Amino acid sequence: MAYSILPKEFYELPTLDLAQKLLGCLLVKESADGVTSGYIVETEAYKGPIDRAAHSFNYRRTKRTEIMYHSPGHIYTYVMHTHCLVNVVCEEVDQPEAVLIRALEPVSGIDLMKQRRGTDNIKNLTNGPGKLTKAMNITMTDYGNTFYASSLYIAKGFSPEHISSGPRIGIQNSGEAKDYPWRFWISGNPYVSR
DNA sequence: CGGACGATTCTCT
DNA sequence: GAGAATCGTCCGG
Repeated sequence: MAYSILPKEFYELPTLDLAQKLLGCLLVKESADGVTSGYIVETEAYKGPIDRAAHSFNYRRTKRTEIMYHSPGHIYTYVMHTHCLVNVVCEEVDQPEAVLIRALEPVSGIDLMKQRRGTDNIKNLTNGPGKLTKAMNITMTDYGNTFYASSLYIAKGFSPEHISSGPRIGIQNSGEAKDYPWRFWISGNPYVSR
Protein backbone atom coordinates (compact mmCIF):
# COMPACT_ATOMS: atom_id res chain seq x y z
CA MET A 1 0.00 0.00 0.00
CA ALA A 2 1.73 3.11 -1.21
CA TYR A 3 -0.59 5.59 0.44
CA SER A 4 -1.37 6.48 4.04
CA ILE A 5 -5.11 5.88 4.42
CA LEU A 6 -6.87 8.23 6.79
CA PRO A 7 -8.41 6.39 9.78
CA LYS A 8 -12.10 6.52 10.54
CA GLU A 9 -11.41 8.96 13.39
CA PHE A 10 -10.47 11.52 10.74
CA TYR A 11 -14.13 11.85 9.80
CA GLU A 12 -15.32 12.69 13.30
CA LEU A 13 -15.62 16.41 12.68
CA PRO A 14 -18.50 18.84 12.08
CA THR A 15 -19.56 18.69 8.42
CA LEU A 16 -18.41 22.21 7.55
CA ASP A 17 -15.00 21.56 9.13
CA LEU A 18 -14.59 18.24 7.39
CA ALA A 19 -15.53 19.75 4.02
CA GLN A 20 -12.53 22.08 4.37
CA LYS A 21 -10.19 19.52 5.88
CA LEU A 22 -10.79 17.15 2.95
CA LEU A 23 -9.27 19.72 0.57
CA GLY A 24 -5.78 18.58 -0.36
CA CYS A 25 -6.43 14.96 0.63
CA LEU A 26 -5.82 12.21 -1.90
CA LEU A 27 -8.79 10.27 -3.26
CA VAL A 28 -7.71 6.85 -4.55
CA LYS A 29 -9.63 4.20 -6.49
CA GLU A 30 -8.24 0.75 -7.12
CA SER A 31 -10.02 -1.06 -9.93
CA ALA A 32 -9.31 -4.08 -12.11
CA ASP A 33 -7.78 -2.03 -14.91
CA GLY A 34 -5.58 0.14 -12.74
CA VAL A 35 -5.27 2.68 -9.94
CA THR A 36 -6.31 6.30 -10.28
CA SER A 37 -5.93 9.08 -7.75
CA GLY A 38 -6.26 12.81 -7.34
CA TYR A 39 -6.12 15.56 -4.74
CA ILE A 40 -9.50 16.85 -3.63
CA VAL A 41 -9.64 20.53 -4.60
CA GLU A 42 -13.35 21.33 -4.28
CA THR A 43 -16.14 20.18 -1.91
CA GLU A 44 -19.66 21.12 -0.88
CA ALA A 45 -21.31 20.51 2.50
CA TYR A 46 -24.89 19.25 2.78
CA LYS A 47 -26.36 19.55 6.25
CA GLY A 48 -29.49 17.46 5.82
CA PRO A 49 -31.68 18.33 8.82
CA ILE A 50 -31.58 22.11 8.16
CA ASP A 51 -30.60 22.24 4.49
CA ARG A 52 -33.33 22.35 1.85
CA ALA A 53 -30.79 21.54 -0.86
CA ALA A 54 -29.92 18.18 0.71
CA HIS A 55 -31.58 14.90 -0.14
CA SER A 56 -31.87 14.26 3.58
CA PHE A 57 -33.54 17.60 4.39
CA ASN A 58 -35.66 17.48 7.52
CA TYR A 59 -34.50 13.92 8.21
CA ARG A 60 -36.06 12.65 5.01
CA ARG A 61 -35.17 8.98 5.06
CA THR A 62 -35.42 6.73 2.00
CA LYS A 63 -33.54 3.84 0.53
CA ARG A 64 -31.28 6.33 -1.23
CA THR A 65 -30.46 8.51 1.79
CA GLU A 66 -30.22 5.62 4.24
CA ILE A 67 -26.43 5.57 4.20
CA MET A 68 -26.25 9.17 5.44
CA TYR A 69 -27.69 7.96 8.74
CA HIS A 70 -24.68 5.73 9.25
CA SER A 71 -21.38 6.63 10.92
CA PRO A 72 -19.00 9.17 9.34
CA GLY A 73 -16.62 7.98 6.62
CA HIS A 74 -19.19 5.96 4.68
CA ILE A 75 -19.48 6.38 0.92
CA TYR A 76 -22.70 7.88 -0.47
CA THR A 77 -22.93 7.53 -4.23
CA TYR A 78 -25.92 8.83 -6.15
CA VAL A 79 -26.93 8.73 -9.80
CA MET A 80 -27.81 12.09 -11.31
CA HIS A 81 -29.08 12.01 -14.91
CA THR A 82 -26.45 9.82 -16.54
CA HIS A 83 -23.75 10.55 -14.00
CA CYS A 84 -22.70 9.24 -10.62
CA LEU A 85 -21.77 11.62 -7.79
CA VAL A 86 -19.75 10.74 -4.71
CA ASN A 87 -20.14 12.04 -1.15
CA VAL A 88 -18.46 11.54 2.22
CA VAL A 89 -20.96 10.79 4.99
CA CYS A 90 -20.46 13.05 8.04
CA GLU A 91 -21.64 13.39 11.61
CA GLU A 92 -22.82 10.79 14.06
CA VAL A 93 -25.28 7.99 13.47
CA ASP A 94 -28.78 9.35 12.71
CA GLN A 95 -27.39 12.78 11.75
CA PRO A 96 -27.75 12.76 7.92
CA GLU A 97 -25.07 15.12 6.64
CA ALA A 98 -22.51 14.71 3.87
CA VAL A 99 -19.77 16.35 1.82
CA LEU A 100 -19.94 16.23 -1.97
CA ILE A 101 -16.60 15.85 -3.75
CA ARG A 102 -16.83 18.22 -6.71
CA ALA A 103 -13.35 18.30 -8.24
CA LEU A 104 -9.91 16.69 -8.16
CA GLU A 105 -6.41 17.49 -9.33
CA PRO A 106 -5.25 14.32 -11.17
CA VAL A 107 -2.23 12.61 -9.59
CA SER A 108 -1.83 9.06 -10.88
CA GLY A 109 -3.46 6.85 -13.50
CA ILE A 110 -3.84 9.85 -15.74
CA ASP A 111 -3.67 7.81 -18.95
CA LEU A 112 -6.51 5.65 -17.64
CA MET A 113 -8.53 8.74 -16.82
CA LYS A 114 -8.00 10.10 -20.32
CA GLN A 115 -9.16 6.82 -21.76
CA ARG A 116 -12.30 6.70 -19.62
CA ARG A 117 -13.16 10.34 -20.23
CA GLY A 118 -12.37 10.30 -23.94
CA THR A 119 -10.20 13.41 -23.86
CA ASP A 120 -6.52 14.33 -23.61
CA ASN A 121 -7.15 17.63 -21.85
CA ILE A 122 -5.87 17.10 -18.31
CA LYS A 123 -7.84 20.01 -16.93
CA ASN A 124 -11.04 18.45 -18.23
CA LEU A 125 -10.60 15.04 -16.61
CA THR A 126 -11.86 15.60 -13.07
CA ASN A 127 -13.04 19.22 -12.80
CA GLY A 128 -16.66 18.35 -12.03
CA PRO A 129 -18.53 15.92 -9.76
CA GLY A 130 -19.80 13.72 -12.59
CA LYS A 131 -16.51 13.89 -14.47
CA LEU A 132 -14.30 12.68 -11.65
CA THR A 133 -16.47 9.63 -10.98
CA LYS A 134 -16.23 8.62 -14.61
CA ALA A 135 -12.47 9.20 -14.69
CA MET A 136 -11.99 7.06 -11.57
CA ASN A 137 -14.69 4.50 -12.28
CA ILE A 138 -16.66 5.32 -9.14
CA THR A 139 -20.12 3.75 -9.37
CA MET A 140 -23.09 2.66 -7.27
CA THR A 141 -21.12 -0.47 -6.34
CA ASP A 142 -19.14 1.78 -4.00
CA TYR A 143 -22.34 2.84 -2.18
CA GLY A 144 -22.29 1.84 1.48
CA ASN A 145 -18.57 1.06 1.70
CA THR A 146 -16.22 3.27 3.73
CA PHE A 147 -13.40 5.58 2.72
CA TYR A 148 -11.07 3.94 5.24
CA ALA A 149 -11.60 0.27 4.27
CA SER A 150 -12.44 -0.30 0.60
CA SER A 151 -11.00 -0.06 -2.91
CA LEU A 152 -12.12 3.58 -2.89
CA TYR A 153 -10.32 5.42 -0.12
CA ILE A 154 -8.91 8.75 1.02
CA ALA A 155 -5.25 9.17 1.95
CA LYS A 156 -3.09 11.88 3.42
CA GLY A 157 -2.27 14.64 0.94
CA PHE A 158 -1.09 18.18 1.51
CA SER A 159 -2.35 21.21 3.43
CA PRO A 160 -3.72 23.92 1.15
CA GLU A 161 -2.26 27.39 1.61
CA HIS A 162 -5.58 29.15 1.32
CA ILE A 163 -9.22 28.06 1.06
CA SER A 164 -12.05 29.99 -0.59
CA SER A 165 -15.78 29.57 0.04
CA GLY A 166 -19.01 30.56 -1.67
CA PRO A 167 -22.55 29.48 -2.60
CA ARG A 168 -23.07 25.94 -3.85
CA ILE A 169 -23.75 25.05 -7.45
CA GLY A 170 -26.83 23.62 -9.15
CA ILE A 171 -29.35 24.08 -6.35
CA GLN A 172 -31.27 27.13 -7.57
CA ASN A 173 -34.63 25.70 -6.46
CA SER A 174 -33.72 25.26 -2.83
CA GLY A 175 -35.12 28.45 -1.35
CA GLU A 176 -32.91 30.23 1.17
CA ALA A 177 -30.48 27.30 1.18
CA LYS A 178 -29.12 28.24 -2.25
CA ASP A 179 -27.20 31.14 -0.72
CA TYR A 180 -25.45 29.26 2.07
CA PRO A 181 -21.66 29.58 1.52
CA TRP A 182 -21.01 25.87 1.90
CA ARG A 183 -18.87 25.31 -1.16
CA PHE A 184 -15.13 25.21 -0.49
CA TRP A 185 -12.17 25.08 -2.83
CA ILE A 186 -8.41 25.53 -2.84
CA SER A 187 -7.78 29.12 -3.85
CA GLY A 188 -6.36 29.49 -7.33
CA ASN A 189 -6.34 25.77 -8.13
CA PRO A 190 -6.88 25.29 -11.89
CA TYR A 191 -8.91 22.09 -11.49
CA VAL A 192 -11.84 23.63 -9.62
CA SER A 193 -15.10 23.04 -11.53
CA ARG A 194 -15.86 26.71 -12.13
C1' DC B 1 -47.55 1.27 -12.85
C1' DG B 2 -46.98 5.93 -14.70
C1' DG B 3 -45.05 10.40 -14.30
C1' DA B 4 -42.18 13.98 -12.47
C1' DC B 5 -37.74 15.36 -11.08
C1' DG B 6 -32.91 16.38 -10.68
C1' DA B 7 -26.20 18.07 -5.96
C1' DT B 8 -24.70 17.16 -14.43
C1' DT B 9 -22.44 17.38 -18.84
C1' DC B 10 -21.97 18.26 -23.63
C1' DT B 11 -23.03 20.58 -27.75
C1' DC B 12 -24.24 24.00 -30.15
C1' DT B 13 -25.52 29.24 -30.70
C1' DG C 1 -26.69 30.70 -22.17
C1' DA C 2 -30.06 27.37 -23.71
C1' DG C 3 -31.53 22.75 -24.60
C1' DA C 4 -31.19 17.79 -24.85
C1' DA C 5 -29.66 13.41 -23.22
C1' DT C 6 -31.40 9.80 -20.20
C1' DC C 7 -32.39 6.95 -15.92
C1' DG C 8 -32.98 5.60 -10.99
C1' DT C 9 -35.65 7.07 -7.22
C1' DC C 10 -39.76 8.46 -5.18
C1' DC C 11 -44.61 9.24 -4.80
C1' DG C 12 -49.39 9.11 -6.04
C1' DG C 13 -53.18 6.31 -7.86
